[in-house]
Amino acid sequence: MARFRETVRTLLRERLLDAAFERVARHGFDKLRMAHLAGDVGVSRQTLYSEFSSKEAVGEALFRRELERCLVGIQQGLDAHPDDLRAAVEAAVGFTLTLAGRNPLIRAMLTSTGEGGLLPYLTTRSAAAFDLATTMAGTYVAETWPSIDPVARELAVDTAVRLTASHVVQATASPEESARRIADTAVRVALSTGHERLPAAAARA
Amino acid sequence: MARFRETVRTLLRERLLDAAFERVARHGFDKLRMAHLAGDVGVSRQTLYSEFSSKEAVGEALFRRELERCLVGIQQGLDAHPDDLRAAVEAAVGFTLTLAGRNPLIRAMLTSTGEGGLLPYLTTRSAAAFDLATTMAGTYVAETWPSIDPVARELAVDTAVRLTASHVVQATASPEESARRIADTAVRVALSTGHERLPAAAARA
DNA sequence: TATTGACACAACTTCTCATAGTGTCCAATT
DNA sequence: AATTGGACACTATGAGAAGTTGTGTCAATA
Repeated sequence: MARFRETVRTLLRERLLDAAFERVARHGFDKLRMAHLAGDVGVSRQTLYSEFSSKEAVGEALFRRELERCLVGIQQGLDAHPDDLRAAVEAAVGFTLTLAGRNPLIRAMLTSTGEGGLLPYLTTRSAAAFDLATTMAGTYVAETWPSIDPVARELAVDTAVRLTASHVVQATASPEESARRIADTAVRVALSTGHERLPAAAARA
Repeated sequence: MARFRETVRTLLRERLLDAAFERVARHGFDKLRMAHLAGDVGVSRQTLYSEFSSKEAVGEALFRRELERCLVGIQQGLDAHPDDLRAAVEAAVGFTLTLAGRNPLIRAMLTSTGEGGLLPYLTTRSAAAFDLATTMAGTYVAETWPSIDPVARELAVDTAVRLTASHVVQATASPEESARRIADTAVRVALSTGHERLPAAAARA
């Protein structure tokens, strides 16, 4: 029965983070009140403080959880098409873009703009998140499609991640269409040798 | 002699914009004072107002001029290597990244963050600038390397522009190294057919 | 025709004060 | 043993008033 307490604790954590997510998504991190958060879950303010040592700790945990969810979603998108690189990338990117369209936290992660003081320490973290996503995707692709040239693969992953972030900031089409284009681009990079023959240039005017 | 007045006018404009650039680059647009600006050039505040109808007009002209300069630099970068697509892209991107590293206006254009209220109406404009750069580069490449497949070309230009902006925001290497990578990526996309053979996937774990 | 000085008005500081929120401790409770 | 509610010091945060500074326009001037 030693596990029981632990289970209750993590359950409480989740419930608290759920409530925090709602409030932060709706009104922003700076409008979040510890008293309200405790009230949402039906627990005293001090119980909340025994779980999260400070408001900043709540923000940190929230950020971390959301990032993990995002990565899981990407992972699933890739997993859904183990035999089709293009479809896999398209699914992963599409998931991310759709998520970013609604989820203000993910949006903030990718854009790294403090956006109304959502999370002050976010700018630093977003670079790490960026890195993590790139590394994860890179590892996955390396394992699933080992025949792809390492240089091209690394370049393709970096390209896909950066283009995705770019489309979050400046969307020129729907998430689906953007995902299609990004997947197309990534595949072209991944399957290139880097030694393609350059066509002759046109005569100068 | 009808041209004389006009010449003086445009000269005054340039001098005013030079002074404005200095001040904006140093202290930001919101710290810019019309009185100081007039004083820098040694002209009365009203003469300044007869040239630029408002402070916003100064910002607009400043933005426009800087954008034109940037596009000219890119153009020259491309022109410098009429027979080598990779080198051309590398030069143009390298120029942009280096410029963005120092020039706060260009930086603001690409990142589209209001950054300390530099230019309030910039967010809207940056999308236009983005478009303009893409269109310009696209037209140039289409004329200089007509043998490149239109679909691949369009995708490559879009990729190069977006990646450049991405590297302005999140640089992972020096401008030169970033330019090299972006050029490599763009060339791979440009010279791909989109029908490359997919390698077999690895067996699932 | 450009400059100067004066002007109304708007925007931005700088206070002040009042309120509300954070983080901590402890006695009471279950 | 953990949770609670109350009480606490301290700090943000916001509203509001007063004073300052800057914008944009006008008429008088040289």
